[in-house]
Amino acid sequence: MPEKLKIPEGYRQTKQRKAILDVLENAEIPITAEDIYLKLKEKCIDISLSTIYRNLEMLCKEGLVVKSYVMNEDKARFALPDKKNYLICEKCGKIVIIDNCPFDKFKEELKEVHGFDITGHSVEVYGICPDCKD
Amino acid sequence: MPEKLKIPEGYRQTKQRKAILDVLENAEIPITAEDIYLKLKEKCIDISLSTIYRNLEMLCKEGLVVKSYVMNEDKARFALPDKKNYLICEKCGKIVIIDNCPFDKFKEELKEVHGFDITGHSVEVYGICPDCKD
DNA sequence: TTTCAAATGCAAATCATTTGCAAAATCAAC
DNA sequence: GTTGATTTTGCAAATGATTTGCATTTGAAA
Repeated sequence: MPEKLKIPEGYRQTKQRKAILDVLENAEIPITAEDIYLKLKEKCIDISLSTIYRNLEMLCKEGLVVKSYVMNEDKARFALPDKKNYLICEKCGKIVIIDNCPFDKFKEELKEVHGFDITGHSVEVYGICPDCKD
Repeated sequence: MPEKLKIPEGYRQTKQRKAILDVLENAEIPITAEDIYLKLKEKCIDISLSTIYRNLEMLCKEGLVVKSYVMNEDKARFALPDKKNYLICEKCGKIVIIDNCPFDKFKEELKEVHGFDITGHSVEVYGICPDCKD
């Protein structure tokens, strides 16, 4: 049950904004700004790339979206925070989300060792996926 | 005891290459291509940025170096693999390496759940460092 | 030392992302 | 609903990190 995301307090309710958030909600994995652009174009929603970037920046700042970079890719990907931990196949590039990231258990340990108050994390794991093993 | 890194088999022994590797070996944390450029300039070693990028690409491909991106920074950082897991302070940007990354323990679990042969991982943890808590 | 592929430096090209600015859209107040 | 102040958008131009073409230099094998 994906609880519909709300546009944060203080920002206007524009159709572009809602459309971007909608694409992110329906994305299985972290996607690029251009992915969003194309996905919206498919739905005949015309929007400029700069609007997408501006909204993504805002959403990241507000904590609704997480930005990440994938090995050997030179563009940023964006996802809702629950999809920030993932496996990537080194051969085909397939991305699989890690649910229940075991790393969560180590926040306390890190806090004790380094004195940081942990606010978030992201984990990227590389490997060879089942389909590419042959 | 930092075991001096060797330039991989099949590549020539150039002074630029050695200098880049040397800077990476002595870096405490992941650094940018420009950091390397400046660090070498200090030592009066003149080298072009494109040479640095070309060598970093090669070193990454050969697995001697790991590339990563830090939140809110638009340039890549490079480090030896033992410095790939780190804490970042959201306020001051300080980076602290995580030694003995607890994530290693979960490779087996991930393999079983997702069927991937895990070859590597990188962990980025955000938080507030002790100095910034006040 | 000769030889030739690999590596470098420079300048120009790329390409994702950002920015300036005028026009359009949102929303609270009338 | 209309108005007006403000935010947001779209477009085109700017930015800045990274890449690339090419002529020159260098490493190392013979």
